[in-house]
Amino acid sequence: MPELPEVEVVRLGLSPFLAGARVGNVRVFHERAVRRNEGDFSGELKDVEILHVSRRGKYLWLVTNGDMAVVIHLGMSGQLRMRSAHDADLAQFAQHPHLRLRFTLTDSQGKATFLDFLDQRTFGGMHLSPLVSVEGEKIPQSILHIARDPLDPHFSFNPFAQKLHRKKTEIKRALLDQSLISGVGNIYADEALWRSRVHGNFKADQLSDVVVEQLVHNVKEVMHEALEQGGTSFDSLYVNVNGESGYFSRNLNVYGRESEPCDRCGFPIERLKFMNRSSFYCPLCQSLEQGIA
DNA sequence: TTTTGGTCCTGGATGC
DNA sequence: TGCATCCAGGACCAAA
Repeated sequence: MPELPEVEVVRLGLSPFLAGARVGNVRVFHERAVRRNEGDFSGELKDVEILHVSRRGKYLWLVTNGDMAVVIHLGMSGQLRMRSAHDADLAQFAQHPHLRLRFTLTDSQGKATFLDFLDQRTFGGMHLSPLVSVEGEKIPQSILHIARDPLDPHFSFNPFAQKLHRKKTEIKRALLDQSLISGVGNIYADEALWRSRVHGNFKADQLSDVVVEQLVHNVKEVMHEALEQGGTSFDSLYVNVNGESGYFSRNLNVYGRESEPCDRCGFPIERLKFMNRSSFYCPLCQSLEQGIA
């Protein structure tokens, strides 16, 4: 499931192919992939030039020469794959059951390339949004509500901590709230909470500054480590632009490890149902009494 | 205004 | 073997 490190791996993979590329046509195979658009998605992109690829949290966007952005969210199972006109399986790939959208492009060298969007569970998609200037940056209007992510050089601890201290909800839910801090999903929230010895059900407004600072540090740390290993892949649902998996799943301490011994204390990892999804934690290291220190 | 829980969606895994 | 059910979870929305 793509969270911030996986999306950043995709952005890094796309950038050299897409910078300076011109859109020929866009073929939509599944309407859900463009469901957030009101206008003609394909028509508005005809002959548009892509300048570069940006990211905030789990959102990617292609900046075009018309001060417009193609905003992309991978959802749970979205994949972006670059293909050249010489790929032997290009035609066969067009029959792929999960292919939702295909860009035909001419890259900066004048060569034909293809950008495919595959999405098994169709939670992902893309839409057009005008770019607006905020704090000296150009951001798609549709994602102005998305907070800066912890790897953003302009991410600032104090505004996040102040907003967090006003939240009367559980810390895990707050970490997943993209308007507070973006890019954190279920996997990295569980991992950062384990590293911080904080139970996900602990109330956000009762955490001390010291613990919040440690938590932010651990969110950054786990994301940097995942990024270095190409992201987390459990199955074929997350791959980079070349179709390769990441290796960080081998380093997870709690996520997906129910009943296995905690790497720190040996107590069996437990699983809780939380917000219609699973939370993994160590009941000994992450008791509800911890978090105030 | 804030919190909370339901819904969307597909396909693999599991149980009967 | 075949069918039904469960499960995964990010974003959004509506009810409380």
